[in-house]
Amino acid sequence: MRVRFAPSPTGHLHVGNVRTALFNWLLARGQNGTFILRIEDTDVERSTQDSDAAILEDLHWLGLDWDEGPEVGGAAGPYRSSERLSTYQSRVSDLLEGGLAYYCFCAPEQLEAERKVALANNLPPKYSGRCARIDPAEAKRRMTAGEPAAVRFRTPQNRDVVFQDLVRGEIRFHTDVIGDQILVRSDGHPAYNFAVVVDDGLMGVTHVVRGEDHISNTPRQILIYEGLGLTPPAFGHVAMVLGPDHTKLSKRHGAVSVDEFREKGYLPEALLNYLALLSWSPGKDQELVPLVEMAKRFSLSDVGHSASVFDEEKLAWVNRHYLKEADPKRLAMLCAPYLERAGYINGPLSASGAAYLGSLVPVFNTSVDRLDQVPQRLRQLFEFSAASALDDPGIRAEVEAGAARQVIDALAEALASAPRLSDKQAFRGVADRVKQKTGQKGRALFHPIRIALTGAGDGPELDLLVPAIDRGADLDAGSGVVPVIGARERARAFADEIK
RNA sequence: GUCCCCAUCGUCCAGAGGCCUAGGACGUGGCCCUUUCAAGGCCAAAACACGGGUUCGAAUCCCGUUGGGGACGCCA
Repeated sequence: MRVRFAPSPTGHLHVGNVRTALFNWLLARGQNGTFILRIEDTDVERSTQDSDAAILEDLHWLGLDWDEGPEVGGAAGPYRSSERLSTYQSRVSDLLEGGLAYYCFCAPEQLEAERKVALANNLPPKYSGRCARIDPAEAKRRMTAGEPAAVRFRTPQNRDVVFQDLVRGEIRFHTDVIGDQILVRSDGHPAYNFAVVVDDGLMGVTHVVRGEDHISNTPRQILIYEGLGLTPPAFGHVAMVLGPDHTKLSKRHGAVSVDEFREKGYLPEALLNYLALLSWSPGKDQELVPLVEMAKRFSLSDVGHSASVFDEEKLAWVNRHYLKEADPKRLAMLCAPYLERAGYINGPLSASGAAYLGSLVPVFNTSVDRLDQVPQRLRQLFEFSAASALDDPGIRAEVEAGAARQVIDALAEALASAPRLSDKQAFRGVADRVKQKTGQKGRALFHPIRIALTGAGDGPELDLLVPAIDRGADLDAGSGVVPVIGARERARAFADEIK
């Protein structure tokens, strides 16, 4: 089995395309097949090097590795259509010589006008065939005279083109609805339907799995395969990915490209796992399944036929799952850029700085959807001001109610003589002393402590947060992490502020 | 307009004639847990588009209607 993913480098990789790439990858990995990456840069106007590079980078990030294609090479290369021009040329001259294709001299403006008229008259807009009857010798003469010409395929009339779609079953088209398609544009570049057939055919692709929007291209391509004397591969068309309003997912729906999801702090394994759940299911009541396991279970015949709506909330849920499972060292490194942007990291991380970040993972990894929310969740670590906390009327009121002041005073006192609270036990010990001294317990004890130590009424668990504060306060100057004010200093400042 | 595809909770999937009083997940609501916000646990509300067939029996098969989507380019 040889499958391929053939994006055109005209923008960022869209999640809909990623889903298609994933299905191809799953198929290849599950059946010991070959996954080919081919860059379809036939449109010189719109293709860019940047997009080309971005697509490769996105696929690397996702971990969808290819067996043949750019960077890795392969026997069927080259793997960019811009490098295969001579192949297309020789194939098109075969077609021209066999009378299966002809030169077309129609001006684009004229064709455009004709199409509008057809549409306005409720007729299928298809090429009139005006140039189909020009004598080949005459055409050659006009060509050599310098007249610009495209090459069109002579579509056989009055027959059906039938194929067995791997996901949908038999699909049938009548050739009357298919006009004579452009094979080569007047600028010499191949048109998509031609390039794709030549490439898939010559690369020995056995299964073409692509989006539903290509269904109507399939009979056109099958006709070209026949003209070229090549055996068509099997085709499978997967349904579209839609936005919440049930139209094709696009930028106006928010984030749609891989780089945007990476930027927001989704893990690649989460994005892929979520995408696999669109139009497919790994099995009885299971949704969170590792990729390798999915590959074992994946089958095109199990893929659904109807379009699905992309739901970022569910993606977030999948992401939370993988955030809990991820290695802390990896997460620490992944969230560093976000912390840096927030100003919580101000230089290269030393070993102790990196270790500190790693120790912070349990503080946020069960309570955050994405990595870009980490700085917000950790802000109490790096931002503390008793004075500005007390500007908040709610905080002020809480501090002045009941025995809060006594608790805070006792806390400041207990902390003054205590060493840094490097773990949960140490913090509990101090809390116990405050409890003995004030007779407060439960919320009446812990809420004032939380306020005095964090400046806020809510936030991460104190058992985790307080030791994190004091470990941060112990960090040396060159750690790369912004200085953290210790618990002792925080309690003192708060006690003084409310005197 | 023409051609093609599709149709189960708000959303994603399960269901391949009796196992369906339609199952799971996200989200939503409630309860529990809890020193806060989360997380976690439990419970609940929530769907077979409609109309005809076929059959002893249909969410499942057939036809039609309606609705949605896609394609119709010298874009891919």
